[in-house]
Amino acid sequence: MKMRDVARRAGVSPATVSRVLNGVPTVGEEHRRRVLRAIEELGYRPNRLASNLRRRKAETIGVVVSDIENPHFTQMVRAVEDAAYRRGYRVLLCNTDEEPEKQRSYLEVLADERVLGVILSPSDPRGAEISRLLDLGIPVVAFDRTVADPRADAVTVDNAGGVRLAARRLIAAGHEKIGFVGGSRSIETGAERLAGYEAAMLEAGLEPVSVEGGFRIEGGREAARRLLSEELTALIVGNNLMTIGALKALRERRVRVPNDVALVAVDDPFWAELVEPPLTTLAQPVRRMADCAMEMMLERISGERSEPRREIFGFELRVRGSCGTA
Amino acid sequence: MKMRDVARRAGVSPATVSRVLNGVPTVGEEHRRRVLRAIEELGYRPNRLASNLRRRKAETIGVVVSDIENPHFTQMVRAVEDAAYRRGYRVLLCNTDEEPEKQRSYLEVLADERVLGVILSPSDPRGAEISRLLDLGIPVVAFDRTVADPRADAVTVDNAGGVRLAARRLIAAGHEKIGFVGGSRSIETGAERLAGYEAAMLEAGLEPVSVEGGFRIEGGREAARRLLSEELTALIVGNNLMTIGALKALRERRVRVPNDVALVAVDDPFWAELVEPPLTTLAQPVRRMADCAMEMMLERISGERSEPRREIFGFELRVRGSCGTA
DNA sequence: CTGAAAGCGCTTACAG
DNA sequence: CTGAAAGCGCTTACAG
Repeated sequence: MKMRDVARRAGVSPATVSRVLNGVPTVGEEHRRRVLRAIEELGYRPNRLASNLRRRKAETIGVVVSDIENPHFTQMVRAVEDAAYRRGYRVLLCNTDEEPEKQRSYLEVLADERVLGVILSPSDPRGAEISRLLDLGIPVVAFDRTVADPRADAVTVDNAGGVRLAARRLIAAGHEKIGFVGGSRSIETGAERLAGYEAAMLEAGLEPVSVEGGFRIEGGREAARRLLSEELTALIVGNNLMTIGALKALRERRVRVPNDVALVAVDDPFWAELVEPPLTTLAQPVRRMADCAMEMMLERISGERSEPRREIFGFELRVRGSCGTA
Repeated sequence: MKMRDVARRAGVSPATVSRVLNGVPTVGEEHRRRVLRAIEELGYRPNRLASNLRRRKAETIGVVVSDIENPHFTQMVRAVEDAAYRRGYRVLLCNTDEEPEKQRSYLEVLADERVLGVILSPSDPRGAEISRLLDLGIPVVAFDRTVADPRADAVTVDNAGGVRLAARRLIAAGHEKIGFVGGSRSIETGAERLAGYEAAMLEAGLEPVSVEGGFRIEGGREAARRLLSEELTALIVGNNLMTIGALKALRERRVRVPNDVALVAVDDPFWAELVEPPLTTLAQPVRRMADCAMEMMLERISGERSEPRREIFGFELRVRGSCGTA
């Protein structure tokens, strides 16, 4: 069943049916009623594939993250889905596993699908496909990490400032040997968090000691192991996955937290309160950030803004047991 | 740029370009080469919206879960995305929050979008839209919970058997007062897990004591609180979210695990090993289940199977510290 | 306010 | 093996 069937039943043209369906205001009241009744009676649903082709776009939003199983991104995706649902948009989920090739491939897919916009936590911030999307008029909102193309919007956190804050707190509590389990230096958030740590150490006249953990569980474990041979009294871990690894390393060495080593973790996953002792964390306002990203995208879609917008959110230090100064 | 531009450049008809793109084998070698070169030179990408309309379907798979933030579903979605990506399909993410109305709405969207198939963890197993999808020839694979329409495939776990196993283990260890924090009785998995618990208790001549926690964190907390006034020596919790709640309840009452109360949890989220003591869990083989669901769907899409298929997986009891018999 | 007509960019049955 | 033509089911500029 298609529009012409509805039109026939309502005694109008398909064009009028289309207008009613799309809320075009110029339709006469009587016609509108007849059309709505015919739709009702026939149980008609418009064919989205046809309207997509005709309009040259799909009512869909692409979300590209490196790892949906990282609670940080799960939360973000959740918030985006929520906002999209409310507006009647669909969400296309794209997982890149931090592989530039997958990012490339997915961004091409999103361009091919003529999505309304893309929220992208880039694995490869200079991928040419980002510019291709923007060329096509598809708005891109960078999330967590910025992208090279200046036309993209961006929602980030003050990584350096946050970690600096955490380090200062430990320093103020008297710690001098503070280690840092960093992400990949080649990833923006990794570099910035490291920089924040180093800045705090240097300004206090202390020597920074950091090891790269690649933002993953196993990497965090190995990095923590290596740092533990340095006789540290405190440890800052650069994201929630590496924190899982670090906790494992601390346990296998029978290191007590916070007595032997005080701990502060970046990210505030739901399990931070479940472990013993509960973790002191640097929490990102993920929900607010995701809502902001969606808002930016909607501003672009509606055409009410054409200049790039960048928002930088602050971390919140949530002091719990693991840092020993609760 | 469209197909006719490629055709012109290659000196063939658009039909031939289409055939090359779709791997129709009857194209002459020379023509195929010319077409591929033209595509390359022009950087042509076919318009998916057009081919979707023409073929009356989108190369997309719908995944409908009640809560993407529940690690159980996150894992499932991840596995589905992975399999879909390998085959060049997209994934449309649908979150129902356990609301029948959202399920209804999303299933209509998926029908409108003419997806290739749907993997559905139903909030409302008898929703009429499930049958509508099947009427349209869109395969539906029920995940975790079955649906009313017998034409759907299903991948489930032996909920009753798993929980029974867990209960027996506690009974064998000498426990007599064992409580159960159940999900919603109205949800299939909730009812089955409860039944498994009750069966084990009754066959041992013990009295079952259960409270419903609605599968959510807060519900689990309150259910556990109520059960703790019953002088139990052991507790089984019906899913990972309620386990978070139960752990909180145990802590606020200063109950020691496993000395005061032994604990077994259904689901094996990644944080089960991080808490103190590590949790004894009933692990579902989520990844294998998701792969199986995808396989079922692909069998339907390719048309190699038309009879419904149901697979029931077994739980695995992972004994760690929390049950006191490690 | 409304309809007839063109067209979005592919795919495919048909004829050769 | 290949092309011309029809058609997927909408939307919208145009004319009235």
